[in-house]
Amino acid sequence: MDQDIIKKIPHKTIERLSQYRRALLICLSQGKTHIFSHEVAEIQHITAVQVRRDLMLIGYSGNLRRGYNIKDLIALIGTIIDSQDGQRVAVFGMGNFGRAISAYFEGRRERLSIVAGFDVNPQKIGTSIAGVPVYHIDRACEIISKEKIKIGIITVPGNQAVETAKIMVDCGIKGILNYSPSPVKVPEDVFLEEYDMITSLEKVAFYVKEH
Amino acid sequence: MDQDIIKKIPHKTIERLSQYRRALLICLSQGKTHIFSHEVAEIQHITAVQVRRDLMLIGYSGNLRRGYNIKDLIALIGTIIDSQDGQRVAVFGMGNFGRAISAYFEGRRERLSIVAGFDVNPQKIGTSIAGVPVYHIDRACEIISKEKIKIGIITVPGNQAVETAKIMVDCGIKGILNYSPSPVKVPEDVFLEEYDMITSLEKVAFYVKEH
DNA sequence: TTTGTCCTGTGAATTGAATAACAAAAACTA
DNA sequence: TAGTTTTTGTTATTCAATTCACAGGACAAA
Repeated sequence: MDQDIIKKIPHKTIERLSQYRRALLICLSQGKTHIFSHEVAEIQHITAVQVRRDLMLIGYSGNLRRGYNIKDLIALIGTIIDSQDGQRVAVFGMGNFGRAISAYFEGRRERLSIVAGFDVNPQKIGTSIAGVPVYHIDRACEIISKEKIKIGIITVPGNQAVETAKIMVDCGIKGILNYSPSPVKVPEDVFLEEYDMITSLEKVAFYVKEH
Repeated sequence: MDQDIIKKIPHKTIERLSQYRRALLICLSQGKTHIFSHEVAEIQHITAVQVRRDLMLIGYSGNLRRGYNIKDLIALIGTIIDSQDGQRVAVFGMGNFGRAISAYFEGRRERLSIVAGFDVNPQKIGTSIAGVPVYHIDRACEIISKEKIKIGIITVPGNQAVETAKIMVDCGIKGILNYSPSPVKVPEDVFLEEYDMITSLEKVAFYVKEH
Protein backbone atom coordinates (compact mmCIF):
# COMPACT_ATOMS: atom_id res chain seq x y z
CA MET A 1 0.00 0.00 0.00
CA ASP A 2 1.14 3.47 -0.90
CA GLN A 3 2.85 5.46 1.84
CA ASP A 4 0.94 8.65 1.08
CA ILE A 5 -2.38 6.91 1.55
CA ILE A 6 -1.34 5.32 4.83
CA LYS A 7 -0.22 8.65 6.21
CA LYS A 8 -3.68 10.06 5.68
CA ILE A 9 -5.60 7.42 7.59
CA PRO A 10 -7.21 9.08 10.63
CA HIS A 11 -6.05 7.97 14.08
CA LYS A 12 -9.52 6.76 14.93
CA THR A 13 -9.63 4.57 11.85
CA ILE A 14 -6.34 2.93 12.81
CA GLU A 15 -7.82 2.13 16.21
CA ARG A 16 -10.92 0.62 14.67
CA LEU A 17 -8.89 -1.44 12.19
CA SER A 18 -7.15 -3.08 15.13
CA GLN A 19 -10.54 -3.91 16.60
CA TYR A 20 -12.04 -5.10 13.33
CA ARG A 21 -9.17 -7.50 12.94
CA ARG A 22 -9.75 -9.12 16.29
CA ALA A 23 -13.47 -9.42 15.66
CA LEU A 24 -12.77 -10.88 12.21
CA LEU A 25 -10.37 -13.45 13.63
CA ILE A 26 -13.12 -14.65 15.93
CA CYS A 27 -15.58 -14.87 13.02
CA LEU A 28 -13.02 -16.75 10.97
CA SER A 29 -12.49 -19.27 13.78
CA GLN A 30 -16.25 -19.82 13.76
CA GLY A 31 -16.09 -20.88 10.13
CA LYS A 32 -17.47 -17.73 8.50
CA THR A 33 -15.83 -16.73 5.23
CA HIS A 34 -17.65 -13.49 4.36
CA ILE A 35 -19.14 -10.68 6.40
CA PHE A 36 -21.32 -7.59 5.70
CA SER A 37 -20.48 -4.12 6.92
CA HIS A 38 -23.57 -4.09 9.11
CA GLU A 39 -22.45 -7.29 10.81
CA VAL A 40 -19.05 -5.85 11.67
CA ALA A 41 -20.84 -2.71 12.83
CA GLU A 42 -23.06 -4.68 15.14
CA ILE A 43 -20.14 -6.47 16.78
CA GLN A 44 -18.33 -3.18 17.39
CA HIS A 45 -21.49 -1.23 18.24
CA ILE A 46 -20.87 1.39 15.61
CA THR A 47 -22.60 2.17 12.31
CA ALA A 48 -22.24 0.26 9.05
CA VAL A 49 -21.32 3.46 7.23
CA GLN A 50 -18.35 3.92 9.48
CA VAL A 51 -17.13 0.41 8.75
CA ARG A 52 -17.47 0.93 5.00
CA ARG A 53 -15.72 4.27 5.18
CA ASP A 54 -12.81 2.80 7.12
CA LEU A 55 -12.42 0.02 4.58
CA MET A 56 -12.70 2.51 1.76
CA LEU A 57 -9.79 4.46 3.28
CA ILE A 58 -7.56 1.40 3.20
CA GLY A 59 -8.67 0.63 -0.32
CA TYR A 60 -10.48 -2.63 0.26
CA SER A 61 -13.44 -3.52 -1.92
CA GLY A 62 -16.08 -5.97 -0.89
CA ASN A 63 -18.45 -8.07 -2.92
CA LEU A 64 -21.81 -6.46 -3.50
CA ARG A 65 -23.73 -9.59 -2.69
CA ARG A 66 -21.53 -11.50 -0.28
CA GLY A 67 -19.89 -8.64 1.58
CA TYR A 68 -16.21 -8.72 2.57
CA ASN A 69 -13.92 -11.70 2.41
CA ILE A 70 -12.80 -12.14 6.00
CA LYS A 71 -9.47 -13.79 5.30
CA ASP A 72 -8.43 -11.19 2.72
CA LEU A 73 -9.49 -8.34 4.95
CA ILE A 74 -7.52 -9.66 7.93
CA ALA A 75 -4.49 -9.96 5.70
CA LEU A 76 -4.90 -6.43 4.37
CA ILE A 77 -5.29 -4.92 7.84
CA GLY A 78 -2.14 -6.82 8.78
CA THR A 79 -0.15 -5.23 5.96
CA ILE A 80 -1.21 -1.82 7.22
CA ILE A 81 -0.85 -1.97 10.97
CA ASP A 82 1.71 -4.71 11.46
CA SER A 83 5.37 -4.18 10.98
CA GLN A 84 7.13 -6.51 8.56
CA ASP A 85 9.53 -8.06 11.05
CA GLY A 86 7.58 -7.55 14.27
CA GLN A 87 8.04 -4.93 16.95
CA ARG A 88 9.54 -5.29 20.39
CA VAL A 89 8.26 -3.55 23.49
CA ALA A 90 9.61 -2.77 26.97
CA VAL A 91 7.64 -1.99 30.13
CA PHE A 92 9.04 0.66 32.47
CA GLY A 93 7.91 0.03 36.03
CA MET A 94 7.13 -3.56 36.97
CA GLY A 95 4.64 -2.79 39.74
CA ASN A 96 1.05 -3.98 39.70
CA PHE A 97 0.35 -2.35 36.36
CA GLY A 98 3.53 -3.44 34.71
CA ARG A 99 2.84 -6.98 35.79
CA ALA A 100 -0.77 -6.85 34.61
CA ILE A 101 0.21 -5.56 31.19
CA SER A 102 2.98 -8.11 30.79
CA ALA A 103 0.63 -10.93 31.72
CA TYR A 104 -2.05 -9.56 29.44
CA PHE A 105 0.16 -9.58 26.36
CA GLU A 106 2.01 -12.79 27.10
CA GLY A 107 1.95 -14.89 23.95
CA ARG A 108 -0.94 -12.98 22.48
CA ARG A 109 0.60 -11.16 19.51
CA GLU A 110 3.43 -12.61 17.53
CA ARG A 111 4.37 -9.37 15.82
CA LEU A 112 4.22 -7.27 18.96
CA SER A 113 5.90 -8.74 21.99
CA ILE A 114 7.02 -7.46 25.36
CA VAL A 115 10.63 -8.54 25.72
CA ALA A 116 11.92 -6.55 28.70
CA GLY A 117 10.81 -4.93 31.94
CA PHE A 118 12.67 -2.24 33.87
CA ASP A 119 12.46 -1.36 37.55
CA VAL A 120 14.61 -0.08 40.42
CA ASN A 121 13.49 -2.55 43.09
CA PRO A 122 16.47 -4.90 43.74
CA GLN A 123 14.11 -7.72 44.66
CA LYS A 124 12.65 -7.73 41.15
CA ILE A 125 15.87 -7.31 39.16
CA GLY A 126 16.96 -10.59 37.61
CA THR A 127 13.57 -12.24 38.04
CA SER A 128 11.02 -12.92 35.35
CA ILE A 129 7.47 -11.55 35.63
CA ALA A 130 4.84 -13.12 33.37
CA GLY A 131 7.64 -14.35 31.14
CA VAL A 132 9.28 -10.94 30.91
CA PRO A 133 12.85 -10.59 32.26
CA VAL A 134 13.30 -7.64 34.62
CA TYR A 135 16.40 -5.44 34.43
CA HIS A 136 17.57 -2.42 36.41
CA ILE A 137 16.63 0.84 34.72
CA ASP A 138 20.34 1.73 34.56
CA ARG A 139 20.76 -0.97 31.95
CA ALA A 140 17.94 0.43 29.79
CA CYS A 141 20.08 1.70 26.92
CA GLU A 142 22.12 -1.46 26.78
CA ILE A 143 19.07 -3.77 26.71
CA ILE A 144 17.04 -1.55 24.36
CA SER A 145 19.79 -1.53 21.80
CA LYS A 146 20.57 -5.24 22.20
CA GLU A 147 16.91 -6.28 21.98
CA LYS A 148 16.11 -3.76 19.24
CA ILE A 149 13.25 -2.30 21.29
CA LYS A 150 11.40 0.61 19.68
CA ILE A 151 8.33 0.93 21.92
CA GLY A 152 8.03 1.59 25.64
CA ILE A 153 5.12 1.53 28.09
CA ILE A 154 5.34 3.80 31.15
CA THR A 155 3.81 2.30 34.29
CA VAL A 156 5.99 4.00 36.89
CA PRO A 157 4.50 6.28 39.58
CA GLY A 158 3.58 9.77 38.38
CA ASN A 159 6.52 11.54 39.97
CA GLN A 160 8.98 9.38 38.02
CA ALA A 161 7.26 9.53 34.65
CA VAL A 162 9.03 12.56 33.22
CA GLU A 163 12.45 11.24 34.13
CA THR A 164 11.60 7.79 32.76
CA ALA A 165 10.38 9.24 29.46
CA LYS A 166 13.64 11.15 29.13
CA ILE A 167 15.64 7.95 29.56
CA MET A 168 13.46 6.19 27.00
CA VAL A 169 13.92 8.91 24.40
CA ASP A 170 17.67 9.08 25.03
CA CYS A 171 17.93 5.33 24.54
CA GLY A 172 16.23 5.54 21.16
CA ILE A 173 12.64 4.53 21.90
CA LYS A 174 10.37 5.80 19.09
CA GLY A 175 6.90 5.21 20.53
CA ILE A 176 5.66 5.72 24.08
CA LEU A 177 2.44 4.64 25.75
CA ASN A 178 2.20 6.59 29.00
CA TYR A 179 -0.11 5.08 31.64
CA SER A 180 1.19 7.23 34.47
CA PRO A 181 -0.95 10.14 35.71
CA SER A 182 1.74 12.67 34.70
CA PRO A 183 1.91 13.95 31.15
CA VAL A 184 5.33 13.73 29.54
CA LYS A 185 6.94 15.61 26.68
CA VAL A 186 8.82 14.02 23.83
CA PRO A 187 10.58 15.20 20.65
CA GLU A 188 8.53 15.41 17.48
CA ASP A 189 9.89 12.22 16.00
CA VAL A 190 8.67 10.13 18.95
CA PHE A 191 5.02 9.07 18.88
CA LEU A 192 3.28 9.57 22.21
CA GLU A 193 -0.04 8.21 23.45
CA GLU A 194 -1.20 9.02 26.96
CA TYR A 195 -3.98 7.45 28.94
CA ASP A 196 -4.87 8.33 32.48
CA MET A 197 -7.15 5.99 34.41
CA ILE A 198 -7.95 8.51 37.12
CA THR A 199 -9.19 10.95 34.51
CA SER A 200 -11.34 8.30 32.87
CA LEU A 201 -12.92 7.25 36.12
CA GLU A 202 -13.59 10.86 37.09
CA LYS A 203 -15.15 11.41 33.70
CA VAL A 204 -17.50 8.45 34.13
CA ALA A 205 -18.33 9.70 37.63
CA PHE A 206 -19.15 13.12 36.21
CA TYR A 207 -21.55 11.84 33.58
CA VAL A 208 -23.18 9.47 36.06
CA LYS A 209 -23.75 12.40 38.39
CA GLU A 210 -25.39 14.31 35.52
CA HIS A 211 -27.78 11.40 34.84
CA MET B 1 -23.27 26.01 38.61
CA ASP B 2 -26.20 25.90 36.24
CA GLN B 3 -27.18 22.47 34.94
CA ASP B 4 -27.63 23.69 31.37
CA ILE B 5 -24.10 25.01 31.26
CA ILE B 6 -22.63 21.84 32.73
CA LYS B 7 -24.39 19.70 30.14
CA LYS B 8 -22.68 21.60 27.36
CA ILE B 9 -19.11 21.11 28.54
CA PRO B 10 -17.29 18.97 25.95
CA HIS B 11 -16.07 15.54 27.00
CA LYS B 12 -12.48 16.51 26.36
CA THR B 13 -12.79 19.53 28.61
CA ILE B 14 -14.06 17.36 31.46
CA GLU B 15 -11.01 15.16 31.05
CA ARG B 16 -8.66 18.12 31.11
CA LEU B 17 -10.34 19.60 34.17
CA SER B 18 -9.55 16.41 36.05
CA GLN B 19 -5.94 16.79 35.00
CA TYR B 20 -5.73 20.49 35.74
CA ARG B 21 -6.95 19.81 39.25
CA ARG B 22 -4.23 17.31 39.97
CA ALA B 23 -1.57 19.63 38.56
CA LEU B 24 -2.97 22.52 40.60
CA LEU B 25 -2.93 20.49 43.79
CA ILE B 26 0.76 19.88 43.27
CA CYS B 27 1.37 23.60 42.65
CA LEU B 28 -0.60 24.47 45.77
CA SER B 29 1.46 22.06 47.86
CA GLN B 30 4.55 23.86 46.59
CA GLY B 31 3.28 27.12 48.04
CA LYS B 32 2.07 28.78 44.82
CA THR B 33 -1.13 30.80 45.10
CA HIS B 34 -1.67 31.99 41.52
CA ILE B 35 -0.94 30.54 38.10
CA PHE B 36 -1.07 31.76 34.48
CA SER B 37 -2.77 29.89 31.67
CA HIS B 38 0.55 29.37 29.93
CA GLU B 39 1.99 27.77 33.05
CA VAL B 40 -0.85 25.27 33.27
CA ALA B 41 -0.45 24.69 29.55
CA GLU B 42 3.23 23.92 29.95
CA ILE B 43 2.60 21.37 32.70
CA GLN B 44 -0.03 19.60 30.59
CA HIS B 45 1.82 20.08 27.30
CA ILE B 46 -1.09 21.77 25.62
CA THR B 47 -1.69 25.37 24.50
CA ALA B 48 -2.54 28.30 26.75
CA VAL B 49 -5.59 29.12 24.64
CA GLN B 50 -7.00 25.69 25.34
CA VAL B 51 -6.59 26.19 29.07
CA ARG B 52 -8.28 29.59 28.95
CA ARG B 53 -11.11 28.27 26.84
CA ASP B 54 -11.72 25.36 29.21
CA LEU B 55 -11.84 27.75 32.16
CA MET B 56 -14.12 30.06 30.20
CA LEU B 57 -16.53 27.18 29.68
CA ILE B 58 -16.79 26.56 33.40
CA GLY B 59 -17.21 30.27 33.99
CA TYR B 60 -14.02 30.98 35.87
CA SER B 61 -12.36 34.37 35.52
CA GLY B 62 -8.74 34.96 36.30
CA ASN B 63 -6.94 38.09 37.30
CA LEU B 64 -5.39 39.95 34.39
CA ARG B 65 -2.12 40.51 36.15
CA ARG B 66 -1.80 37.61 38.55
CA GLY B 67 -3.52 34.85 36.58
CA TYR B 68 -5.81 32.30 38.24
CA ASN B 69 -6.22 31.78 41.96
CA ILE B 70 -5.22 28.15 42.42
CA LYS B 71 -7.28 27.46 45.52
CA ASP B 72 -10.48 28.92 44.05
CA LEU B 73 -9.98 27.09 40.80
CA ILE B 74 -9.48 23.73 42.51
CA ALA B 75 -12.67 24.34 44.48
CA LEU B 76 -14.62 25.26 41.35
CA ILE B 77 -13.44 22.20 39.43
CA GLY B 78 -14.50 20.15 42.45
CA THR B 79 -18.04 21.52 42.34
CA ILE B 80 -18.26 20.49 38.70
CA ILE B 81 -16.73 17.04 38.53
CA ASP B 82 -17.16 15.76 42.07
CA SER B 83 -20.39 14.39 43.35
CA GLN B 84 -21.75 15.97 46.52
CA ASP B 85 -21.71 12.84 48.65
CA GLY B 86 -19.00 10.84 46.91
CA GLN B 87 -19.35 7.98 44.45
CA ARG B 88 -18.74 4.31 45.00
CA VAL B 89 -17.15 1.97 42.49
CA ALA B 90 -16.95 -1.79 41.97
CA VAL B 91 -14.36 -3.75 39.98
CA PHE B 92 -15.59 -6.75 37.98
CA GLY B 93 -12.80 -9.27 37.56
CA MET B 94 -10.10 -9.33 40.22
CA GLY B 95 -7.31 -10.70 38.05
CA ASN B 96 -4.06 -8.87 37.44
CA PHE B 97 -5.81 -5.79 36.12
CA GLY B 98 -8.48 -5.68 38.77
CA ARG B 99 -5.81 -5.91 41.42
CA ALA B 100 -3.68 -3.23 39.80
CA ILE B 101 -6.59 -0.82 39.56
CA SER B 102 -7.70 -1.48 43.13
CA ALA B 103 -4.18 -0.89 44.42
CA TYR B 104 -3.82 2.20 42.26
CA PHE B 105 -6.90 3.89 43.69
CA GLU B 106 -6.47 2.74 47.27
CA GLY B 107 -6.91 5.77 49.51
CA ARG B 108 -6.26 8.18 46.67
CA ARG B 109 -9.61 9.88 46.15
CA GLU B 110 -12.00 10.49 48.98
CA ARG B 111 -15.00 11.19 46.78
CA LEU B 112 -14.43 8.26 44.47
CA SER B 113 -13.65 4.97 46.15
CA ILE B 114 -13.54 1.34 45.10
CA VAL B 115 -15.61 -0.52 47.67
CA ALA B 116 -16.15 -3.97 46.13
CA GLY B 117 -14.58 -6.46 43.78
CA PHE B 118 -16.34 -9.33 42.01
CA ASP B 119 -14.91 -12.57 40.67
CA VAL B 120 -15.79 -16.23 40.14
CA ASN B 121 -12.57 -17.78 41.46
CA PRO B 122 -13.45 -19.47 44.79
CA GLN B 123 -9.91 -18.86 46.07
CA LYS B 124 -10.45 -15.11 45.88
CA ILE B 125 -13.99 -14.91 47.24
CA GLY B 126 -14.00 -13.69 50.82
CA THR B 127 -10.48 -12.31 50.67
CA SER B 128 -9.47 -8.69 50.44
CA ILE B 129 -7.29 -7.43 47.57
CA ALA B 130 -5.61 -4.04 48.04
CA GLY B 131 -8.18 -3.24 50.70
CA VAL B 132 -11.11 -4.19 48.48
CA PRO B 133 -13.35 -7.07 49.64
CA VAL B 134 -13.97 -9.69 46.95
CA TYR B 135 -17.43 -11.21 46.45
CA HIS B 136 -18.80 -13.83 44.08
CA ILE B 137 -20.38 -12.29 41.00
CA ASP B 138 -23.67 -13.96 41.94
CA ARG B 139 -23.94 -11.54 44.84
CA ALA B 140 -23.45 -8.50 42.59
CA CYS B 141 -26.98 -7.11 42.85
CA GLU B 142 -27.11 -7.57 46.61
CA ILE B 143 -23.76 -5.83 47.23
CA ILE B 144 -24.33 -3.10 44.64
CA SER B 145 -27.59 -2.11 46.23
CA LYS B 146 -26.29 -2.40 49.81
CA GLU B 147 -23.14 -0.41 49.05
CA LYS B 148 -24.95 2.09 46.82
CA ILE B 149 -22.53 1.44 43.96
CA LYS B 150 -23.21 3.38 40.76
CA ILE B 151 -20.01 2.82 38.79
CA GLY B 152 -18.37 -0.38 37.59
CA ILE B 153 -15.03 -1.19 35.98
CA ILE B 154 -14.84 -4.22 33.70
CA THR B 155 -11.53 -6.10 33.90
CA VAL B 156 -12.79 -9.59 33.09
CA PRO B 157 -11.45 -11.52 30.04
CA GLY B 158 -12.93 -10.43 26.72
CA ASN B 159 -15.26 -13.39 26.30
CA GLN B 160 -17.02 -12.59 29.57
CA ALA B 161 -17.34 -8.84 29.08
CA VAL B 162 -20.74 -8.75 27.42
CA GLU B 163 -22.31 -10.99 30.04
CA THR B 164 -20.70 -9.00 32.86
CA ALA B 165 -21.97 -5.70 31.44
CA LYS B 166 -25.47 -7.14 31.32
CA ILE B 167 -25.31 -8.08 34.99
CA MET B 168 -24.01 -4.62 35.85
CA VAL B 169 -26.81 -2.86 34.01
CA ASP B 170 -29.44 -5.18 35.50
CA CYS B 171 -28.13 -4.44 38.99
CA GLY B 172 -28.48 -0.70 38.46
CA ILE B 173 -24.95 0.42 37.60
CA LYS B 174 -25.11 3.79 35.81
CA GLY B 175 -21.55 4.21 34.57
CA ILE B 176 -19.21 1.62 33.08
CA LEU B 177 -15.51 1.75 32.33
CA ASN B 178 -14.73 -1.20 30.08
CA TYR B 179 -11.08 -2.26 30.01
CA SER B 180 -11.75 -5.60 28.36
CA PRO B 181 -10.92 -6.04 24.66
CA SER B 182 -14.58 -6.69 23.80
CA PRO B 183 -16.95 -3.80 23.19
CA VAL B 184 -20.18 -3.95 25.17
CA LYS B 185 -23.59 -2.40 24.63
CA VAL B 186 -25.58 -0.57 27.27
CA PRO B 187 -28.92 1.26 27.43
CA GLU B 188 -28.94 4.99 26.74
CA ASP B 189 -29.15 6.00 30.36
CA VAL B 190 -25.90 4.21 31.24
CA PHE B 191 -22.69 6.08 30.53
CA LEU B 192 -20.07 3.92 28.84
CA GLU B 193 -16.36 4.52 28.36
CA GLU B 194 -14.24 1.89 26.65
CA TYR B 195 -10.49 1.62 26.50
CA ASP B 196 -8.61 -1.16 24.87
CA MET B 197 -4.90 -1.54 25.61
CA ILE B 198 -4.21 -3.83 22.69
CA THR B 199 -5.61 -1.24 20.29
CA SER B 200 -3.49 1.51 21.85
CA LEU B 201 -0.33 -0.51 21.63
CA GLU B 202 -1.05 -1.46 18.03
CA LYS B 203 -1.68 2.18 17.25
CA VAL B 204 1.65 3.24 18.73
CA ALA B 205 3.32 0.41 16.80
CA PHE B 206 1.68 1.65 13.59
CA TYR B 207 2.88 5.22 13.95
CA VAL B 208 6.37 4.06 14.97
CA LYS B 209 6.52 1.97 11.82
CA GLU B 210 5.54 5.02 9.76
CA HIS B 211 8.41 7.06 11.30
C1' DT C 1 0.84 61.25 31.38
C1' DT C 2 2.03 58.14 27.64
C1' DT C 3 3.95 53.99 25.93
C1' DG C 4 4.95 49.23 26.07
C1' DT C 5 4.31 44.64 27.77
C1' DC C 6 1.85 40.81 29.37
C1' DC C 7 -2.05 38.88 30.45
C1' DT C 8 -7.28 37.26 29.86
C1' DG C 9 -11.56 36.34 27.32
C1' DT C 10 -13.87 35.28 23.17
C1' DG C 11 -15.83 35.50 18.17
C1' DA C 12 -14.34 33.53 13.80
C1' DA C 13 -11.95 30.20 11.10
C1' DT C 14 -10.09 25.77 10.69
C1' DT C 15 -9.43 21.00 11.28
C1' DG C 16 -10.89 16.29 12.15
C1' DA C 17 -14.32 12.88 12.48
C1' DA C 18 -19.04 11.05 12.16
C1' DT C 19 -23.34 10.96 9.77
C1' DA C 20 -26.58 11.50 5.93
C1' DA C 21 -27.77 10.76 1.41
C1' DC C 22 -27.61 8.54 -2.70
C1' DA C 23 -25.78 6.31 -7.25
C1' DA C 24 -24.69 1.98 -9.00
C1' DA C 25 -24.05 -3.07 -9.05
C1' DA C 26 -25.74 -7.66 -8.31
C1' DA C 27 -28.97 -10.92 -7.69
C1' DC C 28 -33.33 -12.31 -6.89
C1' DT C 29 -38.89 -12.06 -8.12
C1' DA C 30 -42.75 -11.84 -10.82
C1' DT D 1 -37.93 -8.75 -19.32
C1' DA D 2 -38.88 -5.12 -15.81
C1' DG D 3 -39.02 -4.27 -11.20
C1' DT D 4 -37.54 -5.01 -6.22
C1' DT D 5 -34.24 -5.75 -2.71
C1' DT D 6 -29.82 -5.59 -0.74
C1' DT D 7 -25.40 -4.00 -0.35
C1' DT D 8 -21.26 -1.36 -1.51
C1' DG D 9 -18.62 3.00 -2.33
C1' DT D 10 -18.46 7.83 -2.18
C1' DT D 11 -19.75 12.77 -2.03
C1' DA D 12 -21.81 16.20 0.76
C1' DT D 13 -23.16 17.71 5.17
C1' DT D 14 -23.07 18.22 9.99
C1' DC D 15 -21.01 18.17 14.35
C1' DA D 16 -17.20 18.57 17.78
C1' DA D 17 -12.95 20.32 19.09
C1' DT D 18 -9.00 23.13 18.40
C1' DT D 19 -6.55 27.03 16.95
C1' DC D 20 -6.25 31.81 15.19
C1' DA D 21 -6.65 36.47 15.84
C1' DC D 22 -7.49 40.22 18.34
C1' DA D 23 -9.94 43.50 21.69
C1' DG D 24 -9.24 45.22 26.03
C1' DG D 25 -7.60 45.51 31.04
C1' DA D 26 -3.74 46.11 34.38
C1' DC D 27 0.42 47.43 35.56
C1' DA D 28 5.38 49.21 35.04
C1' DA D 29 8.57 52.33 33.33
C1' DA D 30 9.72 56.59 31.26
